[in-house]
Amino acid sequence: MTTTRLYRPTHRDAFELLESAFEDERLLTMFGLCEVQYEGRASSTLAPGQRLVIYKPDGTALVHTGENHEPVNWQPPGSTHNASVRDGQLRIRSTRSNPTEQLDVMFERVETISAYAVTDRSDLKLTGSEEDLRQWILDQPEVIEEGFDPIATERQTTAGPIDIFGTDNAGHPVVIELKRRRVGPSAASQLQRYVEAITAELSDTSTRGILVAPSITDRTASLLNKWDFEYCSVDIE
Amino acid sequence: MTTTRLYRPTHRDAFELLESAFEDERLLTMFGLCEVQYEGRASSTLAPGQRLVIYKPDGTALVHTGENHEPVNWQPPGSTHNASVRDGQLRIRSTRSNPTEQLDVMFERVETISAYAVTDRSDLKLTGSEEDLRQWILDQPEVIEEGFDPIATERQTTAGPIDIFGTDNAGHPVVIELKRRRVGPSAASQLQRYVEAITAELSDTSTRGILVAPSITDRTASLLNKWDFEYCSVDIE
DNA sequence: TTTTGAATGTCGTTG
DNA sequence: CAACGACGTTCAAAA
Repeated sequence: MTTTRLYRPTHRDAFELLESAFEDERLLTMFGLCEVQYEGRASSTLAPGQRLVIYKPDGTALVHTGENHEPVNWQPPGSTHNASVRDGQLRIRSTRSNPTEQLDVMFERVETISAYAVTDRSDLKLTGSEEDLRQWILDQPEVIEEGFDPIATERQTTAGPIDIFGTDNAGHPVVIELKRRRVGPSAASQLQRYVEAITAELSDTSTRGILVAPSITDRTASLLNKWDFEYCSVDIE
Repeated sequence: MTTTRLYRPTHRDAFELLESAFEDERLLTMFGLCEVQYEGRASSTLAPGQRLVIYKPDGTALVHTGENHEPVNWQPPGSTHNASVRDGQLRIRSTRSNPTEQLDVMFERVETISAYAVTDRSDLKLTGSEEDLRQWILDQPEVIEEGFDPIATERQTTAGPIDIFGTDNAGHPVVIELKRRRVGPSAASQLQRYVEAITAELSDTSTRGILVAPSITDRTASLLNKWDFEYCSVDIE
């Protein structure tokens, strides 16, 4: 019995299915009229409405409305779910610790509830990440500039790891901060922290900082200019 | 007819329901054996497996496995969905522009498909955000320090808006950067950009920078120290 | 439409 | 476990 579905079940019947599905680590979906309360890093209440609620075998809880990518409420993986029937309501409480958080979904009416056995160990193959951009540059460092010589990736400094560290034609140290998309001021600041750290470490004030991204905002360009950093437009097409 | 559900439908029957549900702007959930391809800002492929797929009236598409908060694949709101049957597969293609992106979900077998009419206009009441923390400080500015006088929130500078701008006992300008949780180096850099901008604008080198957060990392403390900024521990309990 | 920064961010990697 | 930064980040507000 891989799939179990109930249509407009009594709270008692829904409760039974919830209990067994939590036990068997099945994926649960519910749709119905519910209100939601959350207490943890923040607090929230959501008045009664029709929503899709999902409970995953790993402890994740998701409350989705008819809009947006993000769930309106949720509980992260590692939470434990517990169902109960009281005051004519079906309550599912998801709790976790560190930080202590609690999500309560109170169903007034359950339209449907379904439990599925999930067997899926295939993982996503994704290309186009910053990691791919880095490899692409390492394969052809001349896209940065003629004579650029990559020495290390993830080069550690007191400020954190430098995406690509190398030297230029003149042998001066070069710090490269990579971004896969158009960037704002924070990327320039990040580069600034790394350049400052490596300048101090090497006692070499000739250290150059280069921000590599498909494009940058005006304010970011101003920051780079102020700090005498450079921008190199690179887009992995 | 608010809810429609099919169990192990033929691709043709699933297709019919998809078409009508997209038309009526109903919320769709599907569970079954599918593979997924995405092309857009990045590219990805996901080998066949059992997944929960959701299509929302606003154009959102979500592909969930049995693990994690985040969908393994998705399409943002504003996308348009289109179903077709070909080569013994049921394909649902979600497309959008700016940026151009495409998500294909190919079902080999559909275990269940359900369509729901969602009517939910109640919105989330959330407390504990940075906005709340700011109001809490404005109500009792002495938690920053005796004599602190808030002048403006979201005070504009060439570097962006300052969370709280004010003056201290001595009449010196004070720039406050607020964070609702433990912060890392980026928050210190953010404060640095604002202080630099306001110092230049006012030609007042006595400008103070204060990072307000429940706690900070060691590296962040070092950065604050280097720039002669201060840290004020504030936790809205 | 673009920019900017918050987020109950989540997630992976590393020390 | 904390820390740090990427993310197809998403999202909302403001310019």
